[in-house]
Amino acid sequence: MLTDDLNNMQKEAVLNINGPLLLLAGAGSGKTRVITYRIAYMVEQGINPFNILAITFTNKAAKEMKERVNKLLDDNGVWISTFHSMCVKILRQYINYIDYDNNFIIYDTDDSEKILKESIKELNLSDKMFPTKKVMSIISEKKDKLITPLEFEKEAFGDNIQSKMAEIYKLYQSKLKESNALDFDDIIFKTIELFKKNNDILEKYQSRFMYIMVDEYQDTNTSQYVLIKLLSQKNNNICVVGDDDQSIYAWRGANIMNILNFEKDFPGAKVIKLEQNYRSTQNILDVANSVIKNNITRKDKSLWTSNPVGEKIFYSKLKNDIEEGNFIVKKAQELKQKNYNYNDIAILYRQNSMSRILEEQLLKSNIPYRIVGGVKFYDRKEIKDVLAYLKVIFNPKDTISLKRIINVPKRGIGNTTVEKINNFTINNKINFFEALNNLDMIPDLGSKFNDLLEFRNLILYFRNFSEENTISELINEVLEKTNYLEELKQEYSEESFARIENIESFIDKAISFEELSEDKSLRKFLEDISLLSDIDNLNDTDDQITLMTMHSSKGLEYPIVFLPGLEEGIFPSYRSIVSPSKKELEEERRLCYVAITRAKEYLYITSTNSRMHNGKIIYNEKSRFLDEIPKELLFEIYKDNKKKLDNSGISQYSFTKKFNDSLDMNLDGKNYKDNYNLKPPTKVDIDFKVGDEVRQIKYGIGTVVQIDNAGADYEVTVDFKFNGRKKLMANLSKLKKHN
DNA sequence: CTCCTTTGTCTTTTT
DNA sequence: GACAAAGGAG
Repeated sequence: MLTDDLNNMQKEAVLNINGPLLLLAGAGSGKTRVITYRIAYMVEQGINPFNILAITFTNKAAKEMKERVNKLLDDNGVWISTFHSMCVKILRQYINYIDYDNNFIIYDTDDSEKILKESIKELNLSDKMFPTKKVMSIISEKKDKLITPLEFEKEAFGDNIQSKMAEIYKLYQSKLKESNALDFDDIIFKTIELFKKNNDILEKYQSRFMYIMVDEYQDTNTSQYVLIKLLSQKNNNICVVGDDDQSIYAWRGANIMNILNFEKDFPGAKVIKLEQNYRSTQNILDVANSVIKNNITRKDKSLWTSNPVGEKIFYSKLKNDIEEGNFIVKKAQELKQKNYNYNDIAILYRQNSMSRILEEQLLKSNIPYRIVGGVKFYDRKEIKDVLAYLKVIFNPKDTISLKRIINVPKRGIGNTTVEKINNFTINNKINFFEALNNLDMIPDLGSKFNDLLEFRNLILYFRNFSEENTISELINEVLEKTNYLEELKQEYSEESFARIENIESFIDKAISFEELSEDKSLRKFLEDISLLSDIDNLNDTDDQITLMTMHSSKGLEYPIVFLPGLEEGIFPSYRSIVSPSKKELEEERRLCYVAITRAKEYLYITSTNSRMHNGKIIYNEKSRFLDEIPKELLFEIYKDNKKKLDNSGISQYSFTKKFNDSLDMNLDGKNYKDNYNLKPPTKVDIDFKVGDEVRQIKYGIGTVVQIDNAGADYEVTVDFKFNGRKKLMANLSKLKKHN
């Protein structure tokens, strides 16, 4: 029997397939299992898999769910995808019904911000009064609420600033359309518009999707809610799965009311709570519960487990962020000795910038690690450049990408020339590429005429080339004909080598796309990339420690979890503390709950006395979340295992804080010892001498001229091949011997 | 037009 | 501290 390995509540959730159902699934309560079993049960009941839709939030989650469903049902046609890829699929087929071109491209945040900036400039508005990011979030908010530029205009009537805002929105939207592009919000917005204006298309999908399931419902925004409501109207078999305690994307428009009001929105809804946790030890769960119960806005529930009590939660207060990194490294090594793999370990931090120091410590100790997020692969300059070429080749209307590459690599077409063409396009209401096709009509181009003509012909050549060749061949051709790769090679710096490597792995990705994808078109390739997130690429085959933000960790689990930086101002963040509304702090607390519940067996929490933050040293008190954890669940670890700081409020720590930090400058380490048993900074090792060749990340390769003592470090004078003579600190600037 | 210096910004980011 | 954008000199 299919339901044999389910508990009673899970069973009920699986068997209730008709009518609206709200499944409140706590962390680690086996919700993915319930969803997949539920799908299998439907099919068992004779429902055609073709009539089932399951929506997830990440491609990774979709992929995993597909795999698990495939294990239960072979050869099924269940539609499992993210909101965005589902909508893109629909729009590719029907967007011409609302007067768009079916070959649209998708603009990422970066592209969108650029055309927004242009719009603000074009309307002669000051970017002080209308900062791009701020305006962007307002437009995004409007789109989420399904408000068109015209509606916004009406709504804003009489209010000067709002009217201007509406004007910007209008221009931004028309620029998107001219570029034949959709931004992320449009993907949902336009699908709804399509459905509302074309009832027959809506009905087609309503009839197809007789059974709908939505995962991570607490993170849906208003437009996604409307979409779901539209699609489920006819058959009313809608099941949403979520956990209000894990709602951590309100700042991005996620509407927690979607889940809190589900029973009102879908009358007759049944509610099932999954409260048994199969993931974590009792202690970890107790800690999570003790924190989250301080939130006021939440549905009442309490997770329990029949798992063993487990170890206490380890807590350690360290002197600074470097010591914190050291501590984690040491514990990780200990755990590795105890037959754990590095794979079992995750370090979850509040903000990406915290990864740097951790990385340095791991690197120093030769512990393998991988970082999720941070500077994303597809956000790297060189990748964006190559991608911009591909985008223009596919869609010459893509003016943003066109402007990006028109002078990359440098071909003497600077801002002045671009502005001239720009004015021409505005005056003649044509797009940028059309202007390039009519160069002889543009005044004052002078000697740039030929450069522009050459550039246009290059793009046309690539367009032809792309019709006969594969994507990887096209990329190679672009790199070759533009001299892009050659220039990087000439630069001969560590940085340029890294860029070349990235480009090579981009080509690898293109090749594997050619091998794996059914649809091998450039269009599909570009689409896949724009809908991809970092977490989707997370592979866990190598034995490495995983580093990521707490946000990215949602939905994942690790036997061992480290949570560094549990400090006021870091976590909870400074902004959430000073915010007059309690909402932000509650979201931070939910984030804390998410982070804690990632751990299965061991949880290590650390805070520090001081850390480097935005370029200066800051001093933080330990996080209020730590105070919310009952003392008996915590096991405090001290550096020397002898001196115990007393646990009552004022620690010896804050007392000696000022004194010790003033010693930071003192290279004589003895003074630390009493309280922290820290080692004095040891003299750094250098493996080169005068006359050797060395490498430096920014300046490249050079010859050592002179080495001077400078405290724990050395001041090294280097003659760089391409950058002349520089004086550098060996350790600080990461000088390395070049072989 | 390009290169170099100064100035400003810096939560989180499933798509 | 790291990076991008803006401003200024050649």
